[in-house]
Amino acid sequence: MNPTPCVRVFADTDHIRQCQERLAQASPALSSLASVLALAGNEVRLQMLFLLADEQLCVCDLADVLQMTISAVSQHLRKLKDGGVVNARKVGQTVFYTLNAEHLPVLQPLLARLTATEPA
Amino acid sequence: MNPTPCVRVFADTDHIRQCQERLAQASPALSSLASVLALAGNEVRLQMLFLLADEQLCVCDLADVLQMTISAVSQHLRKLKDGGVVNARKVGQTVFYTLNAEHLPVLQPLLARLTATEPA
DNA sequence: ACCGTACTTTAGCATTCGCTTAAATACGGT
DNA sequence: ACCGTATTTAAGCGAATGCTAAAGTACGGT
Repeated sequence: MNPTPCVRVFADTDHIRQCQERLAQASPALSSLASVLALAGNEVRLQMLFLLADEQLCVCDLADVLQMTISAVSQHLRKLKDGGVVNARKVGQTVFYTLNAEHLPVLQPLLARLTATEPA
Repeated sequence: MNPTPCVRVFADTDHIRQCQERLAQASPALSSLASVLALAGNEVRLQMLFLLADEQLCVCDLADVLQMTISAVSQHLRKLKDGGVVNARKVGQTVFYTLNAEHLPVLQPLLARLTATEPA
């Protein structure tokens, strides 16, 4: 159960506690950020987000562009929607997906790097 | 094999090709970004990066702070190192990890959000 | 009411992940 | 040379991931 405490001589207990403190404070934001990054950390989904940053697209469009099964695309979009990263807007029988404003502050700068003129 | 082409009436072939073009152009940067985000998209690893942004730490320190097995911590650090996200510097028998400059432009703004005074 | 299209959902399966445990490696002190 | 500490690595395992295939739902046109 105990994670084998580290037994080094100069384990600075205060320092450890201070780090834990900082973690605890950042905790809610951190786990929210982690889940967004986990979603964006999949190449297919990142491609989707990259495309959606430019214009809204329907499932069919994405399937065509990404050369993937409609089902596979739909399942990715579901994850993105569940994670609050994209919005779905239904028009007739087609569903248009757009980026959700909520996490744009995180995504925008990341996606911007993909259109940069210089590869840095 | 074929991903069941979408048969909708107004499939704008030119539009599809244009999207694919944009993807192809962003491709190298995109897959590099995706792999970094995949690494940072794990809560434990994001915590590590958050801590390392502030100061270099050894495996033992991280294990203490995160209350995890040394082995588990070491395996996460290996992934981060393989992904070029952190550097390892050996001093005696202890190994200090630091953030690698290469991907700082991506990580810095993300980590900065975790210390922001206002939760947005 | 029926059919076709756009999409979602389910089940199944191979692969990957993240952990534990245990053995291996590296280095310092005696 | 030997021991102890810091870390890595390997093997194994349950859980999560991402796909396919097939069935289900929603909406529009006739």
